[in-house]
Amino acid sequence: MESNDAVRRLSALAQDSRLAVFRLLVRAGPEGMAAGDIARGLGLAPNTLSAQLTVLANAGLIRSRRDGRSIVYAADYDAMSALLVFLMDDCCQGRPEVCAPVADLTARIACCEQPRGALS
Amino acid sequence: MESNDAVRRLSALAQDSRLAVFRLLVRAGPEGMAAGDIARGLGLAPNTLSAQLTVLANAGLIRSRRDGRSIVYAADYDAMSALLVFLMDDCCQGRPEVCAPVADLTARIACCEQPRGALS
DNA sequence: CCAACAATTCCACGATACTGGAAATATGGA
DNA sequence: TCCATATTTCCAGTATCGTGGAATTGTTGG
Repeated sequence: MESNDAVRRLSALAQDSRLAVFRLLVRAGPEGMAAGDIARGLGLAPNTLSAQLTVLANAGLIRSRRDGRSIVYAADYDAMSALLVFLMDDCCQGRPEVCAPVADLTARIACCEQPRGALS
Repeated sequence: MESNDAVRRLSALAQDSRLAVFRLLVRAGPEGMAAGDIARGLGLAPNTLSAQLTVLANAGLIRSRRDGRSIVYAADYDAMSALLVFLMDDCCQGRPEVCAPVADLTARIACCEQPRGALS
């Protein structure tokens, strides 16, 4: 991943409404949400939301597909992962203790792995 | 972590020079680097860099301490971890396959864990 | 074809951010 | 104390961004 792309993605997320949109889509999962539902859910004007969605899409953080009259947006998990790695790459060259806080929390992100859980 | 803080941190990182500074400090480790060395390393004017460092510090992403005539800056790994978790929280409620790309890459971030490595 | 609905594009205003010159503050050494 | 070094603060000019009203495109159903 290039630095320019990282800045574009970070800029896209560095705004109240867009961050809320992205986190909503992260929670919504791969099926995504229609633009109208996002607007209603977050209380945003349709045209304003449209501009924000364009920014997120240009950054590669979300994808869109048409479904009837609606356009459905979904988070791009691969793009987000690439950004996270870019940010923390080489965070500790040979010294495990440095990245410990990051490593600990990645376990929380990987919520569904449940390595010790008995679920499913 | 609050949404306002997340936006502040993302905004701080959403700029060429500041992103370069932060990544440089991530690589520099907990000992950090003097402001002058950062400026020379990245080819930035001292006053411009100072403004950028202030933004990163206000966002909580870096910390500073005085060492003689220099002021030494270091990345705050805990703050960064909190941001990463905030971004991807609840990324997959009960469906492990959704977060797989993220979970895979967290292994790359946790570079020093080397669970299968024989080093040290 | 026409009307209703969903979303986007166009446009302009107000606010915010990045940059660099010049001056100011703080530290260390003679 | 005086000077050089290291960094910050002040200030203003330029550029960019977020927002919302109005008009436009695309889709569905009668």
